[in-house]
Amino acid sequence: MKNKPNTTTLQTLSLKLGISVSTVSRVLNGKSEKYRISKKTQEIILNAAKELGYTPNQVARGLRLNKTNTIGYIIPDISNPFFSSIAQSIEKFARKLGYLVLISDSEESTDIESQTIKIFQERKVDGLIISPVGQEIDHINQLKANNTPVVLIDRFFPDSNIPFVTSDNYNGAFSAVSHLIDNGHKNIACIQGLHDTMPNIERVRGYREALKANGIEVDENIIVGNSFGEANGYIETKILLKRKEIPTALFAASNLISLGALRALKEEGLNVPDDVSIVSFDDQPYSNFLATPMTSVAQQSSEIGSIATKILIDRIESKREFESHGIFLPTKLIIRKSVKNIKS
Amino acid sequence: MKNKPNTTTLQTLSLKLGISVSTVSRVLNGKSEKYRISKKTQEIILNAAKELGYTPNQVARGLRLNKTNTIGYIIPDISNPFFSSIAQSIEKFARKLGYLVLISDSEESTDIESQTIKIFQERKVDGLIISPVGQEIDHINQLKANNTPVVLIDRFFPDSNIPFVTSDNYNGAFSAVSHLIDNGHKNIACIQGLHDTMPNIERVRGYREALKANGIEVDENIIVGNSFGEANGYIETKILLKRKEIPTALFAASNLISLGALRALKEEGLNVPDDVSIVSFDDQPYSNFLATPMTSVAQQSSEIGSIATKILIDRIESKREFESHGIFLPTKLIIRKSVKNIKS
DNA sequence: ATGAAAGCGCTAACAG
DNA sequence: CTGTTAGCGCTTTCAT
Repeated sequence: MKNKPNTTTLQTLSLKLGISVSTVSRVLNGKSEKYRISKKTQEIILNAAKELGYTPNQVARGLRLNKTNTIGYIIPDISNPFFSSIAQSIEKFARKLGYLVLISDSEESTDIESQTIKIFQERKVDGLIISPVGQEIDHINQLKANNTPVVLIDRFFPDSNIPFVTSDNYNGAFSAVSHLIDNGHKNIACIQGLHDTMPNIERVRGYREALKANGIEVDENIIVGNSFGEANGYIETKILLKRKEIPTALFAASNLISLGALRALKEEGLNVPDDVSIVSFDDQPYSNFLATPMTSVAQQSSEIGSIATKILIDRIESKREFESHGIFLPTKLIIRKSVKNIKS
Repeated sequence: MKNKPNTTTLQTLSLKLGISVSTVSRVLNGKSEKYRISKKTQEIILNAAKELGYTPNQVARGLRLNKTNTIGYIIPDISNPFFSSIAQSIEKFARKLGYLVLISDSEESTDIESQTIKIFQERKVDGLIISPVGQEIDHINQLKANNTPVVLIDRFFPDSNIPFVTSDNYNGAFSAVSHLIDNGHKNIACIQGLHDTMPNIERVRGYREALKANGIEVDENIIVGNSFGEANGYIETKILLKRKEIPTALFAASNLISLGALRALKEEGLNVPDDVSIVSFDDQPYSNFLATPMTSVAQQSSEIGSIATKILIDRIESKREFESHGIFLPTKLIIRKSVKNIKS
């Protein structure tokens, strides 16, 4: 037999105390001042509420106020530490501001992403943070039409006016590749992430520009890959190593890519940095403890998360429209041991 | 000027079509059969719904049905890859079964955990998965009273009857330490996690029993530490290395602890495994690419997440009570290069 | 085969 | 200072 769960409502209190529901509501919502409820009544209500273990029903409240104090976060891969630390900061920050976060992993699928947006709307989330798969935008634009505030993280759409928070991927890549060049490298391969996503486009652009700035010709044959995942890093490295002239250095567009590259290198019995140098995007707690501590481009993931949350909630509460199009956070090149100086 | 968001409700449709709200509701919920709604009416309603972009308001539905199709997951540290991969599998599995998940990071604080439980109850979640901080249970038991289904993950309470899913920590530790002993180690330090949490208790017990089983005396002075975090691993290793007789091997109770240990070892100029051997709990994607590939105890994190979710949702839908107290999933020792054979 | 009406728990406009 | 009332959008019993 199921025992009835605690189901003390405003009614229960009202009936029990012979005080109207509205008064009870007002007191329990801290509006005693505003309505000048007598101290006595306040006390009675507060006591009874505590005694009966009154728990406000936020679902009812949400329906009435058309405000759920919930935001949704759609994330392409929770288990990727870059994203999980963003998720952490979003949740923490949102909670501080009185919001809960519904999370959903899109598994890098636009379909799931689109589906989830719909579901989140049915749930009446007050706003949405999305780290989009990144190649389609229609389903996201449709939120605009629906007047649901959205903020994008990491991947964004330069031609739309949806606000976003991301890293300065261009300069991050530029400094990484420059570092390689400064150490005498010329034959530098680029293992890129998902094509047509802004972070990837910007990272590759940074790569190209760094080469050009140093008078090195860009060789399209060694700009390879099409995913931020580990497998991509592995496969492309395997193939790169079969070239007549093996690149002396690798620029990896993500932490997972460099892990895959490491796996391939190891299999082929090649050493970092003696045989091949690497610089990778995304710094991780383990980066310093790898076989060769990895020189990497650190992103400010926590800050990205909290800034996005702040912008979103400001819009929800219409404290202000976020006027600028997007925010780029600086990255930082952390130099370790994975780059060998091969200047003759 | 805010444009009115899409606010097509059942009423809207009812009014527009001159069909009662109830009929519209029935059709839109796939109950046409049951109520024998005419094909014609069905079509009219379905078309209008599509045309006007009707979106069911799940908040209203939740209020009416007293069922939100939402579960909560309270997690001590989203950014810890062990937990983030659990979170991923929970969310994925829940979504498949038609549930959304509210996530909240307790930051290893019982206060926040307790607070969050309350908040989740106000939000009328249908059930709760908790990876508890682990040293207090009262606030969790109180859910029982409230008849909210709960499943615990990782840390659990042996004296309560709250169901849980966790790893076979005892055997995991036992096999890890046995491996060390098989390689000639006798002076094996144990850097443990948070005291009084079951995973820690079981891991330390496995450590002790492995020693005993091999006739090695347990030295309480080298069972140290009190947190699963990186700092704990670092600090305790630093101290251990100041002993007259430095342990020849370390058993680290978590991935973060071993990362901290690695940092200390590196600072002291010690090599793994030549100077000190290590076995660590928790296998990670990077474990194989560390300076010395880490021999580690792998947990089935995805399975833990999905099993817990299954149990929870079964209880929510009262398909069956989960009779047994808890589930222990086997671990697997992955042997790499961090243990040196020092048999003379 | 369809409709009317009640009610989930809450807030707020209005009334006094 | 407090109460009455309406209604958020939905489902479901009861009628017909």
